[in-house]
Amino acid sequence: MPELPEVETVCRGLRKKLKSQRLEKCVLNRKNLRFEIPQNLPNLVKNQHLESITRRSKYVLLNLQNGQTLIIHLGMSGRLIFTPLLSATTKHDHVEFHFSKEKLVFNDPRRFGVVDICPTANLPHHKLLAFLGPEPLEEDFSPTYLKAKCAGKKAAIKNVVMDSKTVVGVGNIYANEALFDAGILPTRAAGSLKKKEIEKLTTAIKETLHRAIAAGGSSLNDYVQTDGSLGYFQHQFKVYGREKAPCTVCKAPLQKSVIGQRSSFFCPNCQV
DNA sequence: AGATTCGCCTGAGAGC
DNA sequence: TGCTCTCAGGCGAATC
Repeated sequence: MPELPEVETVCRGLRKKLKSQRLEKCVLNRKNLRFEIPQNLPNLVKNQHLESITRRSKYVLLNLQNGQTLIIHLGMSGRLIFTPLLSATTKHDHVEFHFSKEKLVFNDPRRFGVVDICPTANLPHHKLLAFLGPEPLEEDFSPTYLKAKCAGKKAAIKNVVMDSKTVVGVGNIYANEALFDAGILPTRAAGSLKKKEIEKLTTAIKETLHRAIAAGGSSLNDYVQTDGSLGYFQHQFKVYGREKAPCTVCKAPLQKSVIGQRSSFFCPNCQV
């Protein structure tokens, strides 16, 4: 399940491979994913050089020479994989981007992903990008900012941190891990967090994401890098998926509960 | 308006 | 073996 570190890893893989390459053509093998894929997309991208590859939240942005930007979201199970131009289409290969030496295939069994196109100048107004909060690894995601966002909120801090209007890119896995590192129970009302706790949480989110990016992301079920290799941050999980296993700090059995319909893992001893 | 729930999807794994 | 059931979850939309 791609979260920010996985998407960042994918972007880095794309940059390495696609530096100043030309997108020769795009093939749509189906007309919709989570949303409908614009039918004129292949025409808009044909024979365009890639100016740059950027990321906003979990969206991969391929900026083209002609002022258009391809928007790709991996959803739950999406993959972007390089394969030889002549290799056969496999199940769930929904969109193919053909370059001179190989093709980049968007494969997504659950089809929660997105492929869209938008004039680069209009990106800030795109419906999927317009209302996003700050990037977690940027300066504007600060304790001061998070404190203001949490003020007066009764919702669980875990839900607030996973809300893309608060901060983008923090999914279930990294929310669990960051809350553990910060020593805060996921169920705590956001507005009840003290200044010190907000500071710890802000730091924990940034550090967790940095460590995960350094490990190439986490490979659970679906995620792989663009060359098919696995991320390995999942071996560093302290709480996620470790129900009843001993806490890495105090050895107490970790607990699992459902918060906002998401599995949440925590240490009842270390987190308050 | 803030908080919560729903719905889109398929594959993996459990249980029978 | 093969069926059915449950679960996983990003995130916009709908509802409370």
